[in-house]
Amino acid sequence: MVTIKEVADYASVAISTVSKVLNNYPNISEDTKEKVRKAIDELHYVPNTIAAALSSKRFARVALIVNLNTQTQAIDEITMQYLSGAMNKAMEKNVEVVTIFYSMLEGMTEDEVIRYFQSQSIFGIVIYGMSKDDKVFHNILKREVFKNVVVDAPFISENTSSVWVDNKKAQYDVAKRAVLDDNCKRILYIAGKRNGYVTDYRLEGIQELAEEKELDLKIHYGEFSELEARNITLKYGKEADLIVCASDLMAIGAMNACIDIDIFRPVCGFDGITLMGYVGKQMLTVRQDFYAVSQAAIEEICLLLSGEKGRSRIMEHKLVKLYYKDIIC
Amino acid sequence: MVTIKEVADYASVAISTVSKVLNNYPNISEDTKEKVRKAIDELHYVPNTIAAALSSKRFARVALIVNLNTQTQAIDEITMQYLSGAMNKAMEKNVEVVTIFYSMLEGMTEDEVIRYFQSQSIFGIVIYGMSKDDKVFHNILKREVFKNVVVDAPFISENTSSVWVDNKKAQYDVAKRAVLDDNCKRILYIAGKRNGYVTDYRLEGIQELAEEKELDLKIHYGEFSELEARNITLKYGKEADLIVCASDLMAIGAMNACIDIDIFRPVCGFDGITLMGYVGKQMLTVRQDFYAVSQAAIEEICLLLSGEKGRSRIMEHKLVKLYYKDIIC
DNA sequence: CTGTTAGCGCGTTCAA
DNA sequence: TTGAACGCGCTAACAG
Repeated sequence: MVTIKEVADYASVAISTVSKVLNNYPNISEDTKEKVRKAIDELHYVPNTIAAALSSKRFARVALIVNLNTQTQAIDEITMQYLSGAMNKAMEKNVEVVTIFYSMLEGMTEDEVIRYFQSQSIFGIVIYGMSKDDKVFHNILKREVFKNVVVDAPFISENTSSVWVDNKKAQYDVAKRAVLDDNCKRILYIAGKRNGYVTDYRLEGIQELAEEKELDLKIHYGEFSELEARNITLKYGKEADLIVCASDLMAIGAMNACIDIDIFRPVCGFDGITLMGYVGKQMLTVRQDFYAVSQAAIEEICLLLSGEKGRSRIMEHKLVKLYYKDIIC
Repeated sequence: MVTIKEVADYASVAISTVSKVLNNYPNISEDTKEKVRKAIDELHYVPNTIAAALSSKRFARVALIVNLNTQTQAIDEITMQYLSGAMNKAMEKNVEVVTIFYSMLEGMTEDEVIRYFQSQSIFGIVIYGMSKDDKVFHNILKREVFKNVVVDAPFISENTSSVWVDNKKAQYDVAKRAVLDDNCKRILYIAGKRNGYVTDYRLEGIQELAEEKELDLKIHYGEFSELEARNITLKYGKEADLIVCASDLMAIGAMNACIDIDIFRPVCGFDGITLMGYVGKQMLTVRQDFYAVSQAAIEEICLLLSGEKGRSRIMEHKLVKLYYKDIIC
């Protein structure tokens, strides 16, 4: 491994001079710049980021804390969008990110997690899909040891900002369109997990709509499970004109239940995952741009890390109708 | 940030002493060990891995080079399994991994990629799903600058070892069972991408079977595309008794084509992705344990990095029948 | 504009 | 068994 010293010797300048051209300092003559560049080139010199980081003391890595769901890969698609959006932006911003699955932290106490992160020089964390009963990360946020960005969860403070899709409005919008399209009155709403923040927001959305349109609204928690949604639909589907689900996966479950008991009900989903295109039926849903959300999250964390104040933001959503033909063409 | 020096002062010992208890050196009295541990604890000292790495010069990171397919999330599931398997094992082995998408390297020359990796202190790389015409990584392998592990590609050398599923045998096995189950004679085989290594192996598998059982085998390249497979099936499906596809996604395309032209043909796939469970039909396929494959890949790279010789290995596969009910129950 | 010097936080000899 | 001292590769004052 060729070091900065060898480059300096080769170009017969001082080490610091090499460092300066490396880091684009002003006040270097074109002549010496050229000499140094030539030396770097000929020696195939590659700066050692480790040493640079240690020396400059401004070395911050950002942990991306994501979920891996082995049950269904519907979630994988979302996670991958999150990851690639974040990494893309991180490269642009020149910060280093490390991917961490919740499962890797399982069983660790709050202190252990903090130490683990610190030992890795992690100063910023982006938390995707935090649940209400995640004590560990709640406390980590509270202790303000890191700069934090939470995606789709309501935390804002000096060191924490939030990036989220307006789930309430999105749920309101998609359900409204479904209600109007088919002139429905009796709605079966299959909510998500009780411990999820987005669940509450989406619930608020549907409730606002119900009030506004004077709908007959029945609510059941489907826990984001396809099977659960299926069972709920089997039980209560008949008495509804429309089934609104808080996730696409549950919408699939609801649809299939309708088929099984031989009733037809419009169903609408939430997320806009590609899987929907494979079910072979048509469904109204909300598409979120997870990639863009994640990019925004990285921008936020960069702001925070650079000492500026975060400015939490709300991302766009849009309504889409998915069906088979949309996907394979 | 509390440093080793503060710990040393607090415990009134020398810095080197602290370092020694940290790294479990012998020849330290229990007394001082205890003193130091107490200091570490009370000061909440966290060793700085950056500095440790720089100092000890034995710092190796491993790059996981994966694909992100925005077209279909079928691939996402596989990639996530790869990633989590690798990270899990990496944590156990105490090596640091960084995730890199091919798309992040797009447009970079071979030298640029090498420099980029080197600047990141990446000394080992694990390549998932390399294609035959990926000049950049072919040359990187050839130049032996890193320690390498390739998954499902045929490269073995001093610094490179390979971890793979026996694709030939797997394709042979699954097709054989399908052929026997329905006593088929005329096979339509929809192969993968021409530039993929696994494509060739799978092709060999089906060809061996055809020879052995004296089957009438027609081969077409579906490029791992659902639409392509669909079109091939529309054209040639009628003259076959059985359709064997080199991926589950293509199998879905083939199935749907059969329905469209109102013929019934058994179809068999490859990979065993969860998506299959959502198609609502039954299909024979091959399940690979991507998680285990990736764990093995990390073990290999650790061997290589520690200077030992790699021992490339072949992973198990198994035949499965997927359908809707398997998934939601 | 360039070079000298002093660290960054830690591992590792080598004396004591 | 312990500690002083040096160096890892680099950045950043400061002096010249």
